[in-house]
Amino acid sequence: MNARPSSHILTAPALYEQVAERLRSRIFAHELPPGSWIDEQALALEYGISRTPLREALKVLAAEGLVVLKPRRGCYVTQLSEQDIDEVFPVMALLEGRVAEEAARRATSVDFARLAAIHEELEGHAAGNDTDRFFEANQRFHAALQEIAGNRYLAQLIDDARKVIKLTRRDSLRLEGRLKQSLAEHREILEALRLKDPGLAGRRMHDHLLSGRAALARLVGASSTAGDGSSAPA
Amino acid sequence: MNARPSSHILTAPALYEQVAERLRSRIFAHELPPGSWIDEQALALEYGISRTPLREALKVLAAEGLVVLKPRRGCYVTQLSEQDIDEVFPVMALLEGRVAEEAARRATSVDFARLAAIHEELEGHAAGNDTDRFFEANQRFHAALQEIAGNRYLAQLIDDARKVIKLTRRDSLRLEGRLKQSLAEHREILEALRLKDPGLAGRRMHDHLLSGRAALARLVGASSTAGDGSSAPA
DNA sequence: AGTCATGATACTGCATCCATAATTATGAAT
DNA sequence: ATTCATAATTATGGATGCAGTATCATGACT
Repeated sequence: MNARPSSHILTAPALYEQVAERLRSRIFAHELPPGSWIDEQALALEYGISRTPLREALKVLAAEGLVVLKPRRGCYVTQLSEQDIDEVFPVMALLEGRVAEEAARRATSVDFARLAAIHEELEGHAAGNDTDRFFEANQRFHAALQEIAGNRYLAQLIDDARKVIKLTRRDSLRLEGRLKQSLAEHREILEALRLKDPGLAGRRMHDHLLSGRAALARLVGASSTAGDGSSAPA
Repeated sequence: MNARPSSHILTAPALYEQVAERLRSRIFAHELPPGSWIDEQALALEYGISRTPLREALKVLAAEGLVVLKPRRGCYVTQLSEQDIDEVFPVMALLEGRVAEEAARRATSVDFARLAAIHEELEGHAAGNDTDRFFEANQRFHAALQEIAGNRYLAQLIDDARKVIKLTRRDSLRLEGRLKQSLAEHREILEALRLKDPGLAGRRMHDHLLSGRAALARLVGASSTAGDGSSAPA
């Protein structure tokens, strides 16, 4: 069930995988903004490859929900509607909540020390208002939790959902005051883990995610609606 | 976010999609058993197409977790370990439970009538010991519930998980007595929906799925271990 | 006899080429 | 001037061809 080809040994990733990864980065960076058409031959020329592996990469991205393939028309970066986001986040909260719950059950003292260490980083980055590093440490915290929970399938679904969420323009952490609130929520989650209270940890993580969605809603509501420059497909 | 190219209009599905669908059928029918290598050019020859769309289809199936791509080696049908199954089912139960919960909140009387009608079919097929039709109606029941719940992303995750589960040799309904038990559980779920009790519906659906997993475990435990004829990859 | 090295074979991975369909531009008619 | 029809263009979808690598078989050496 390991989708990743490089399961255990170092084997040069296939070209289409490399291309897919580069495209993901450009999509997440909004260098390829939602709704923008993807010009196969232009990209193939830019990467110095043929269209074949590029097309294979696009199939993969389509399966991940990052792009939409229109037969005989082409391919554009997925545009998330508000409804889409309202559908993804509750599921994300459900899954992450379950991870926290399971992690609270299984975490050893070593695990907890590791989580506490990452949380310390979070405290530092939050104090320094370093959003980027906070974001990075935040991802490591969640990844560590997933590992402790020990369910690879669950972890994979969360990673997939996170990719979809990353399609949105900016994460909610940019919102004034959100960093501090996020940190406070993390602190409570850690506390629940320390208490080895699965139910509490699960609920707090669940609420943490929904809190992030609410912050994002404020962010979107504040700025204008979608409307990036690119030609939006039907 | 509609991964399906044919979003709303009738547009001939791309060849790679048709191929992917045919391969899925063959995989689910265990005509291509787990662990068996997939010979690209042999299949391309059989389908009367070139290897290009076939390879694209395999990329899609790999993203779905149905096959594993080994760079420079080839591609084989995913083999689920017992651990894999033990990871997927709890997640499936979580997701389906959520669907039932949400459906209990939103179901109108029309919706309920529809569910009750499908359940009547289930009763009939169970009485007639018609496992295949029971299975089919069962899927429609769950699909209807997903529609009522109204979260497409959640529904998609469940569909994906179901695909993975279908990799296993036989579904648990084949087990003696399981049909009747499954029906009884369905009856209780329907009852919870009728009572419009989201929590109860969610819990009962959740337990229903785990009960299915337990039945499957008995099935696997009874027969021998994996060991299908094909050459098993490392 | 067993093991390792070497060569043959077969299949994957990528590039190139061609056909087809969609889009756009152009021109004519109202 | 606007709109519709037609033709040219462009890009996608699929097929074919070729290079590189992994596997398997054969043979030599210990």
